[in-house]
Amino acid sequence: MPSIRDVARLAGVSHQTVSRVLNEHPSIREETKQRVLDAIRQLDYRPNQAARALVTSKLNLIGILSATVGEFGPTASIAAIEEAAREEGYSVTTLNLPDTSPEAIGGAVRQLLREQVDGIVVLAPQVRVFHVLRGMAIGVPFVSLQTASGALEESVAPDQLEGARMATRHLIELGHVDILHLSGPQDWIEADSRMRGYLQALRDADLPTIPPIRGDWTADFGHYAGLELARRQDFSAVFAANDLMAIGLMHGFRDAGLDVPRDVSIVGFDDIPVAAHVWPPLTTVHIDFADLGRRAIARLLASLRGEAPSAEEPPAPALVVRDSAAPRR
Amino acid sequence: MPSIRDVARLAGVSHQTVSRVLNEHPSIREETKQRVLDAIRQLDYRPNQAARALVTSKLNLIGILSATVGEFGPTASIAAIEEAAREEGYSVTTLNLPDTSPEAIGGAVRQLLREQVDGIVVLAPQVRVFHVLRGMAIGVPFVSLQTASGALEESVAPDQLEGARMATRHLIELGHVDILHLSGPQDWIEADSRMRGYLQALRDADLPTIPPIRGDWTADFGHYAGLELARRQDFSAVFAANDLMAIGLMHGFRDAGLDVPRDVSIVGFDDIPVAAHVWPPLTTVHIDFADLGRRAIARLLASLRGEAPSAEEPPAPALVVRDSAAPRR
DNA sequence: TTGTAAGCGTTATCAA
DNA sequence: TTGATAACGCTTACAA
Repeated sequence: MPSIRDVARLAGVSHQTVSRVLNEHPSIREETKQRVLDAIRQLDYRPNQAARALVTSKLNLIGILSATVGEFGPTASIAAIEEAAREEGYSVTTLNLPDTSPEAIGGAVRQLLREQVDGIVVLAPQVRVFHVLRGMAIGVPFVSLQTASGALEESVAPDQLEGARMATRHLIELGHVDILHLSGPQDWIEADSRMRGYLQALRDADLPTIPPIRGDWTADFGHYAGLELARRQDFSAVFAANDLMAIGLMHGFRDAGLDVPRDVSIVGFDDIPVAAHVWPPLTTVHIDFADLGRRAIARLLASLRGEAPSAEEPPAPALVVRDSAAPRR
Repeated sequence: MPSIRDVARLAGVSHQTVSRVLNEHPSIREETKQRVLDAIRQLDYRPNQAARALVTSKLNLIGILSATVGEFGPTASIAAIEEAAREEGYSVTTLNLPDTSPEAIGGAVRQLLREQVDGIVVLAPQVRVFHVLRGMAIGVPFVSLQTASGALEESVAPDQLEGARMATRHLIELGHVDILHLSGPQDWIEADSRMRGYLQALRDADLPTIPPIRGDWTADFGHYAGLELARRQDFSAVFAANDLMAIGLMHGFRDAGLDVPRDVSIVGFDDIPVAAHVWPPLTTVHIDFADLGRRAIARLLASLRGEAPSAEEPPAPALVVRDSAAPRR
């Protein structure tokens, strides 16, 4: 591995001059610069990041702390985060939390810190993760893709509550009165917002609220719930907290001999890529996960540079009307 | 940020002794060790990775080079890779290729090298990526999750060809004779293996082979293909190269008034989480993507340590029979 | 515009 | 079992 001194020797200058070329220092003679550049190319020299990081105490590294289980949304956001960060000259390291115990979270943050990250993006939608995070003196800026109630300052969450209201209102406008909610697991921020949106919409319409069913985000659970729910016929519509559960739910209803949307209307949330193609095509709420990721990076880099975060609005959710919800008969 | 010298001062030893404790050097008095450990805890000292990397010229960093578009399979593998690598004390940096031009690939590898990765895991299933990789003197070990024909030595690919044969054979055993293949895009290794498996199964059964249709992995394309195919009624079964296209295909057929599996049988590939819940439940080929990722890391670390790679078999694909394929009427 | 010297925080080497 | 000293490859200051 050639070092900066090898380049200097070949170009006939001091290693300091090479450093200046590398860092685009203004005062350097064009000809010298070219000589150095040539030498760099000739030796296939690459600056040693470790040495650079040692002296500047900056690695230009962003850590992603994720506690999601490989679902579509977070994955799409992570890809966007990674791309946006690299565009700005940062590299990215990802750390998936195997579980969300306080110890695991603390350990993960410490690990990221040990790796000298300059900032952290958190995709850890469990409320308890936020408690732990808030209790830690992290020492580097961080941004979250979710908002806990009474939130941390830095987050770029979309308005999930509003999305859930839109979904529920859609069912109300179709004439449904007895609307169930299949929610996400306790302790999940998203599950909570979506449930609150549902409850709000019902209250606004002076409709009875029925205690939500706690699911676990999986299609398997949706299927199970569909089978169970088919027995009680006290509802005509369900708002599922995500598409996977909605699809499982349709499966369960189908197995029980119920037709969607003739007998039951369903609305999902997320707009995953298959949503438009399942039978019946799923009415759902679209979230722009990639955009979310990009905003997170913009926000993080702003605070890394000491700029004020732009007061941009988070991306708005949008209702996508397909065929799984129909007027009440 | 406390340094090793601060710890040394507090513990009343030399910084070298602290270093020994850190690196679990055998000859150190237990009592001294405890004093140092206490000091470390007291100061919340964390070793500076950059300094360590500078002197050892090892960062314990693994790079993931990915050129996939956020599909289920690669994503699951990446999560597993990340976890396995961290367990072994390596951190992980991910780099998504925006496009697969030779320049982009070369740039990405150089970028990873500049970040001082000790090894690279490649999830870049396009044939051309392999050409570029092979032409580069990379200088660090790397492992691929795909096998190009006439392959690179290091890969942990599952036997996709065999999976495709199983899928096709299943249709043949159901009595189908005119079996179509909806393949993945040209230049994709997976697309190629799956297509070859399909062709082989047909040949083995002395059945006519029909030129495959080139898709792009998306459900949208599957939908379009279903609409088009519905016009020509010269087949009774389709083997789709992935589940997303299979689901889109079912949608297209449905729109055209064809019933699956009554009029057409369909088999997919991947076994994505919704496969069991769509209508009709999708017969498909299951691949253990997480296992694949873990093997990739095992392999990479073995060559990093100079060990011989274990001659383990790649994970075997498994046919999952559900309802989208039925006996030919 | 260029060069020289010092130091970043760690590990490796040698000596005690 | 411990300590002193010299790197590692770079950037920052200061001097020429």
